[in-house]
Amino acid sequence: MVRRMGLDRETLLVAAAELADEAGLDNLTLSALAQKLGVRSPSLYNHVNGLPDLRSALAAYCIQHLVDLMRDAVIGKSGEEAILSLSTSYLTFARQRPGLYEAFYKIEASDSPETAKLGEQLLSIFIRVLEPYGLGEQNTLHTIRGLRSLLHGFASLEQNNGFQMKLDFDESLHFVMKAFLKGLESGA
Amino acid sequence: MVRRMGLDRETLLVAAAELADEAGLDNLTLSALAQKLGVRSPSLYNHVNGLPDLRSALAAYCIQHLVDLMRDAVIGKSGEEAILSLSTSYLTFARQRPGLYEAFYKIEASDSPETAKLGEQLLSIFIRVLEPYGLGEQNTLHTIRGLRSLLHGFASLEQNNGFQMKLDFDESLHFVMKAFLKGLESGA
DNA sequence: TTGCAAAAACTAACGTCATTAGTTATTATA
DNA sequence: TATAATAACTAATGACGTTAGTTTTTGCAA
Repeated sequence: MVRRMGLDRETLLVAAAELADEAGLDNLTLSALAQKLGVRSPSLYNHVNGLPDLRSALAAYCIQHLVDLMRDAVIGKSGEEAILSLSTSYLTFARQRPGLYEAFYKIEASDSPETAKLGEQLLSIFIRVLEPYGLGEQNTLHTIRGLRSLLHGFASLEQNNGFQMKLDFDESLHFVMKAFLKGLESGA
Repeated sequence: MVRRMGLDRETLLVAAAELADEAGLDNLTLSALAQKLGVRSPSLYNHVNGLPDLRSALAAYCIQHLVDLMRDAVIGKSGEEAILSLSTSYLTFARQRPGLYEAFYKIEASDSPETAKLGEQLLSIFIRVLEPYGLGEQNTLHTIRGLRSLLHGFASLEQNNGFQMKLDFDESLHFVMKAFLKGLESGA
């Protein structure tokens, strides 16, 4: 007697994200996922094309969350205030969903066009939030790389115990962001 | 007739680092390493305590390189010049030894005291190079977190194809570093 | 309502990997 | 030269991803 478990791609992804958050992306295995869902692991192949596909899907799932979150973070704000809000949102997300976030930044070059589209949406949020600084096209792009590096570096080091000193993370982030933004204002 | 392969921990690490650089840290397997060394994989256990130990040793090996490299980068320089030199060295290293660098930032909290000692050496380089800025203790530490985040974020995004636009990496790094340092100068 | 095709679960099997236990051959030392 | 330590080995186990082939359920059309 074999029961039908009504699985679909979405519930699979949600469960996978939970597992990744709990145990780290490296420990997200198809076995563990199948067990969590009350199913044998080959059954997962009905919804997902193996582990690489699952991780790629998780990355897209994560970007989707991030885009929504950051659009939300800058509503009704502009300039420095918007960027600071966006930054804390980013880091809060990375802390709350560490496994999901891990999937996000390990995107392969070969990833889906869907992911690319979401990436552009993310990019455009940065571009628009930087408009008040009047940096020009090139420097805006340099700046965006800087912001992304800063945010991702912070998240990554925080997750991997890279910061060993006892010093509040949020204070550090705030200090660093303020310095960077001040540097931008005082002209390149 | 079984030949004795004069292996030791050092040659093991060197070969492992090469493999990691070629194929990524995730694809550094004991099988592959054994094959590269002309040995069966259980033999590796005479020199290394399993895969976790190997990766941890690689991390230490990497920090060692980084400390040497960065000491070298700041010789005869100070202030902004020193920091910029240090930054480009850091990124050049991350590009040239991607697998090794990967091992470095995935250090576990449970890693060896040797690693911790090297980490402190790295920290002290940053502290001394920031002295001219007169930031005070707290802000110096915040700043170091910022620098490390920036550098690591840059390296990580570069490695993981996070930067998709066609724009020179080094120019971006230079622009961003200058902005951050200018922000520091103009007082927190 | 019945019959059939698609979908979603399953079992069985294979290859790869890390790891452990136990064995043999080589080296170094007493 | 004998013996102890060392470094290689073989054999075996268990976890995992993946494929192939099978069964069962479901939805839809006749």
